[in-house]
Amino acid sequence: MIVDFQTSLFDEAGAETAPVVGPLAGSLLRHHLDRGAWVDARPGWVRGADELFARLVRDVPWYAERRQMYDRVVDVPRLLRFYAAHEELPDPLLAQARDALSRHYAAELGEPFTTAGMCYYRDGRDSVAWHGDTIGRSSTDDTMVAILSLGDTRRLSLRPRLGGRSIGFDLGHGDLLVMGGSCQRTWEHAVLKTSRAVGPRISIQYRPHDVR
DNA sequence: GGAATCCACGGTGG
DNA sequence: TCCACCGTGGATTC
Repeated sequence: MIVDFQTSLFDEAGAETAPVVGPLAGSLLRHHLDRGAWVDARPGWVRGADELFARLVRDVPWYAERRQMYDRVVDVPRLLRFYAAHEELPDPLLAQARDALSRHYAAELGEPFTTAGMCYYRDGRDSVAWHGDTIGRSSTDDTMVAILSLGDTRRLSLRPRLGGRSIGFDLGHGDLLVMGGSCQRTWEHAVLKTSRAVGPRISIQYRPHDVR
């Protein structure tokens, strides 16, 4: 089997601590949901990312948004940072991961991943409500979102838009999850609040378009 | 009985 | 003009 293993960012002397993306071909587990949606899971795709995670927490210029919700203004329950196609990502590994994903999904996606949206979930009170990432309201085009998860494990829940049982993927340190097919149109996803004690987690969402 | 799920609320922006 | 979007908290269900 030919794998698209990427070269380490470090030389052999630093190999133990260098973050590294593993192969994709042959290691992705595809879950076929109904209505033409699918999810690829690749636990442990990135290894050796402890220091990278700490650096992202510290150095990314996180943005705390506030939103008017009915009769009050609330904090968006997570920190954000959006990298447009032309912006340099805060670590070479994140660009390496994006490019590896673009190559692997080139045939299905038809275009490369270009943007990276990052979310920082500080603890179990941070969350994102049910939503789908549709491109334009009237569009029937399907898109793809690749999520790289770093830090503490959080559950990504998915449920059919028209109702039905939800399913969950526990995303841990270095795990990759890709949503494709009709997933953004016919399903929605969320990271729900939890009363469990959970530490910080960063998710990096790669998309082919400037959708936040 | 604790946790998961449901639901109503309305200003905003595409 | 129109309508999907989204976070909270209380109610309801599991």
